[in-house]
Amino acid sequence: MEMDKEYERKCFELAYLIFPDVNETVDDLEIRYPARNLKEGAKVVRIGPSPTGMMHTGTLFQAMVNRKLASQSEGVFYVRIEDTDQKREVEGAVQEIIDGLEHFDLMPDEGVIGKDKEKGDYGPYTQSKRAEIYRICAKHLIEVGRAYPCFCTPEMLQKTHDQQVANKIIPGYYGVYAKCRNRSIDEAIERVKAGEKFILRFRSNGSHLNKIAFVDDARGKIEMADNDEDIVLIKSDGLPTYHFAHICDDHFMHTTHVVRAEEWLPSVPKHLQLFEAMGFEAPHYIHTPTIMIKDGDSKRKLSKRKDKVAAVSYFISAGYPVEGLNDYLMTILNSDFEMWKSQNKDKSYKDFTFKLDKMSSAGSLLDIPKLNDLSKEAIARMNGDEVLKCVLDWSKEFNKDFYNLLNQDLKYARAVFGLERDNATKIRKDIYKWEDVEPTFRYFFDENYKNELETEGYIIKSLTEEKATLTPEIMVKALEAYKAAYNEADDKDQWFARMKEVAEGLNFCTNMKEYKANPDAYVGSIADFSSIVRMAVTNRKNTPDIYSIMQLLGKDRTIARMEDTIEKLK
RNA sequence: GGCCCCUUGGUCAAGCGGUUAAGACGCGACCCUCUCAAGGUCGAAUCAUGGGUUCGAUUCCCGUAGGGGUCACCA
Repeated sequence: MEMDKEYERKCFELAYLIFPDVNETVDDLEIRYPARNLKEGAKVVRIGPSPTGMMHTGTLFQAMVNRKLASQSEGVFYVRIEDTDQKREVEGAVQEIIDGLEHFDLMPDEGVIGKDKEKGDYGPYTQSKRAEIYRICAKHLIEVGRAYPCFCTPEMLQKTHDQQVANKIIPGYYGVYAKCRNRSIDEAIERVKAGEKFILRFRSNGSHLNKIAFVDDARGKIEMADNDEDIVLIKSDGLPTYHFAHICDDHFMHTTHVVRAEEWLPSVPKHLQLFEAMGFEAPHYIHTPTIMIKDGDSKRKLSKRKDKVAAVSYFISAGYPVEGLNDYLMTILNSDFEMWKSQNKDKSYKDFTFKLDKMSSAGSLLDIPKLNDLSKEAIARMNGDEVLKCVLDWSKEFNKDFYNLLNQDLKYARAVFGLERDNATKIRKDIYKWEDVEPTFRYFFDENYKNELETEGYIIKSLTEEKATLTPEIMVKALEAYKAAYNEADDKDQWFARMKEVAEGLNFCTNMKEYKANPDAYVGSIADFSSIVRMAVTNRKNTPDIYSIMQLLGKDRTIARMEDTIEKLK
């Protein structure tokens, strides 16, 4: 008993020796960060990205889960920047993350909301600015005998590790291999006093032989061997490791549900021990599946280096519509979302109730064709105004020339994007990302169109190869005859009747069934005739309805394009 | 290698002891049609494997295999 008292006193001495300038206590922190005043069942969640490079697609995925959980429960979603590895920090990374969240409409309620910008009462929300908090907690752990200074050098650690591996012993700093754990507290005090360098380690009380069980809210009960490693709490740079920061931050920020990637699953026993040692209640855990990519015939985790789709910036610069990408994230998060969506076509993913127990726990492949399809549908739901706005927003950043071109005549641009969209019975679904807009609508913009003709040539010349009867002479005749007959005032039916009339005069068959039955009797079909006109006016094989295009282009330009093509065919 | 997670068509997946094993993307065919996109109809394609339990296993249990993750003073 007397010894215990003495040991306790020495722990306090050691704690004071290591943190002489730490005056506050854990209790002080409890007062500074009181429980949140939220309604029953409200979830407090967070993402903790590290500013070590470009924003990862997985972060967006996590953000979606967080955003949904918080919004659905009237809780709080916040962003905490986990920058305790200062060596790997990359300039501008924080801003990119916030911009990415903002772009995809997944902004947090609290936390870091920009470079050096924070919001909320539980900050600071950047770990490097929370050093004092970790020191207070670390000091507490030394006082209660659950942390100790470790004087081992990286070289010594490496040597021990190698020996363990060579002898087929489970590697790690634990039990008898935890040299500094087994030093007397007197020795520790002496060496600290002597100014030796050290780091702080946790004194684990677990045994590898014991199984512990915990519940993952998405996966259910999970059993694992308990942790027996004396993990590092505070590194030599004075900052905490992820593990320790997680305990301190999520406690004082009152996180109720920790949503993180499944790669953290194996460290849950460590975290549970740490929470217990600190006397804190552990949060709920939800480990999300990893987004994978197909590589040959196996699949693997998205790689920052190899996969352009690993970066959120890819989806932004390609111009995937926000709603399309979010719908995609939602479908891989909750499999019943698609079914719900098909029954609630005009509702947003925001109206969908996300359920943790419906979340699949197997890593799913990033399926670009599926993303494309959902994006196509998302764009199809927009009207011309919305499309114009999105195209302007995108091109302003990624295609400045096109942006300027559009701005020369916004009314015209608006009409172009309204084509087969506004008041249409069948909405055109041929674009799924904004970067495709300029190439597919290029023929509406003279400057770009001329440039295309010069660099890529006249596609109509290839028509003869496809159908020998469609000689340049025939095409010239067709265009000349049609040019003469063209009347801009025609409505659509009149327009097509006139097309047929001209075509018939040149021995094109205007009845497709009849033509198919007897193709040799004609020069071509009305489809061929239409192709000639289409190619002359747009330099495209496939376009929306040519009548509408001609109307938008106007008579002068339509005729001029036909004349230009005639010249080139001669 | 230890430990953990995962396993239904090419992909995402429904299923939760008895089903003709949904649906979506993609693919193919046909229809519609001035082309394309869209739309419509149809089609090909799945329970990793071996043992149990059971009257009956895709479903429950055990093993095996495969895939993934993790074993840092990185997160």
